[in-house]
Amino acid sequence: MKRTTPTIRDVAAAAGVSVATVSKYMNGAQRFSAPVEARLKEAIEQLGYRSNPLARSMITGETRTIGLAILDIRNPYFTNIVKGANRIALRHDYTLLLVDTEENQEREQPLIEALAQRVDGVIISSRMQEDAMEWMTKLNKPVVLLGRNEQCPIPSVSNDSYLAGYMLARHLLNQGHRRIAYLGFAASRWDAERIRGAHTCLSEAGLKLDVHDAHAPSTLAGKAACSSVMLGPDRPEALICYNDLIALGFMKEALTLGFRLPQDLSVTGFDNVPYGEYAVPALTTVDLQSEKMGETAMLKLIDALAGKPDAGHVTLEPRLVVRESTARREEAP
Amino acid sequence: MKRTTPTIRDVAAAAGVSVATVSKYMNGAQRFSAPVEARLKEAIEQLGYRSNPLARSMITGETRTIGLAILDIRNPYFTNIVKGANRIALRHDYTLLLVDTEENQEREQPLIEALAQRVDGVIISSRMQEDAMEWMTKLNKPVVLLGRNEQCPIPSVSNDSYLAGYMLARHLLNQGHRRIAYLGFAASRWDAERIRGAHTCLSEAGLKLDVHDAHAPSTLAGKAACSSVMLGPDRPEALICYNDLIALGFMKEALTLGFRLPQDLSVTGFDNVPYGEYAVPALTTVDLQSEKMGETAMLKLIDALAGKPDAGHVTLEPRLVVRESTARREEAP
DNA sequence: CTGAAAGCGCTAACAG
DNA sequence: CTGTTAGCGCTTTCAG
Repeated sequence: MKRTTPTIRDVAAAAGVSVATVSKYMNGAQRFSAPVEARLKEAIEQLGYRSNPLARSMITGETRTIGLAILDIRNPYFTNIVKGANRIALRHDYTLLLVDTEENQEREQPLIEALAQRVDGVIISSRMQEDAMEWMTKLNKPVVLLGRNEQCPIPSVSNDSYLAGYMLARHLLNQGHRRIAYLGFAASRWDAERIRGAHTCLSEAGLKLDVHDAHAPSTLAGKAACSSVMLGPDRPEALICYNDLIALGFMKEALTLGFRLPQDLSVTGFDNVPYGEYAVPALTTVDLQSEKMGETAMLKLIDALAGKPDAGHVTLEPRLVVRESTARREEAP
Repeated sequence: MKRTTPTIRDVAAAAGVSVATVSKYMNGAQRFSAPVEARLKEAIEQLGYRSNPLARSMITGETRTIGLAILDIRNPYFTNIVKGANRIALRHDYTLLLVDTEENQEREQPLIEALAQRVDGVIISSRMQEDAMEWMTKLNKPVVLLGRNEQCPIPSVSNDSYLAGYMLARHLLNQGHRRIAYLGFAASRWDAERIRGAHTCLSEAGLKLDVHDAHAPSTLAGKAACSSVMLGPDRPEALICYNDLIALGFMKEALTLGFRLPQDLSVTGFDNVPYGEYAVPALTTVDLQSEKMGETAMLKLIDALAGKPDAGHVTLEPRLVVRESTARREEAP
């Protein structure tokens, strides 16, 4: 009994043909005479032969694997990206090599460089500064960046954070709110744009935006930031949070502190995570289409691998999702 | 200018040594004379040489990649498993090849078989029947199964679903509830055990368990199942849902239907997903330690790859997490 | 249509 | 310490 898995040579011997023939058969590269085909099929079946993808990759130079580097799989924003990317990948017979860098700045670059060596292309989500991403162009593999980079000419797909911020501010304004605050996450590459969008909108109405910072893009950070925002001076009537997780944590804590939502405070987030809908009050947010971002990024990469000309940057449209966490400002008693 | 990436031979030539020397240097396999080491370092730096992991893998037979097959990355239970597995993998210099089978029974086996060929070992989560999993033993790669299989001798890690179900029923009983129902997901391999646990507990108290079924392990399915459970005959005083997602969807809908929670109904789930805490009322659940399952599975696999003897099956302890969605039964008016 | 031969980039004995 | 020599399992010209 053979201990080792059968190789192409075993099949060739068993079928009485050359290895080249077996190779061509496995790849459906051409047609065969009936007897040869029959023997081939028989031998392969008999031996339980499966071609070794590694050996194949070494020659063809393609692994049919796409590297996907994200910051935290537990953040629904990234979860959706993975979902979308996986779906498209599967459909095109690619597999995902996933790396969750756990928001660890140091490990990010070496991890991705190693990743790039084992795949046909990479999709990267990063918190690096724009000017610190030049190394990505030296990966010698097609790269698609999640989030636009104005400085490097790396193909990318992003959502319009500026517009999203603007929309949220506009919505709050429409509801009659005047004292609007922003609870951000400064380490994010999108934080500034979201602020700019909201700020611009408020400026047009002659109002200012009061900016606070959470220290992580998480429910815990939102919870932690609540008291200083709500119990300090200038308590806002409405709050735009950097993302839904922060908003959810913040709301929970605000309720605990005795505030009524949305009567005492309207709250919004970004991302439209699946659970915002199940919070009470259900969270108003802006859908950044993260799943579609994953799909789009994967599609772009696959196109690039197929030699199609680069489509440059793709920007997805944000979509406001109004639920119960924002409400018309109550009249003064 | 070279178009092609430098190979070990280029380095050997540039440093005036043999390829074997370069290979040993790259793998830190031994010490070198100062001049050789200097030339090596210089040449590698100069050429920007990086060893090709594919070629290496083909010879050593190890890819330092672990395949992870899950059913739906969007389900927090699986998200946590990926998180845990990724953490341990990174720590041991392994990378995850992820496949989200999207609850697609047909694709599952072929997908995993293809996956197994490209990795050193696989961690599998499946909805297959126990007796339909024999093919996994023929993968010729170490396998760790998520969820125990009594029939096949596949190493596995799981949580004690029976005990978890029992705990929940006990908790509800303690709160004075008598009419307790279960809203399950029959396609799951754990559904029956959870029912058995709850059923056993209730039987001891001379009570019966009213079993309903949701059609997916999702919030939507929970929402959909709500009216038939709540507006039909024998409305329960307490409900144990197959998982937190179903519970969350159910609660939201119950609220919409005008029920008060937890006064009119106590609700529980399984998994302790991150958002149960932020729902109102916050969800009582049982923590199945999914992240630890991912870690443990990965650790087992790495041990197996290191040739350590198989530790067999590992069962993690469930932990009851009581929050506001369950409350003492109100006295009859 | 089929086969022989030449490697892909690297490692693994075994010599020196 | 360093080099020589075989390949790993497969694809790919290029003849027949």
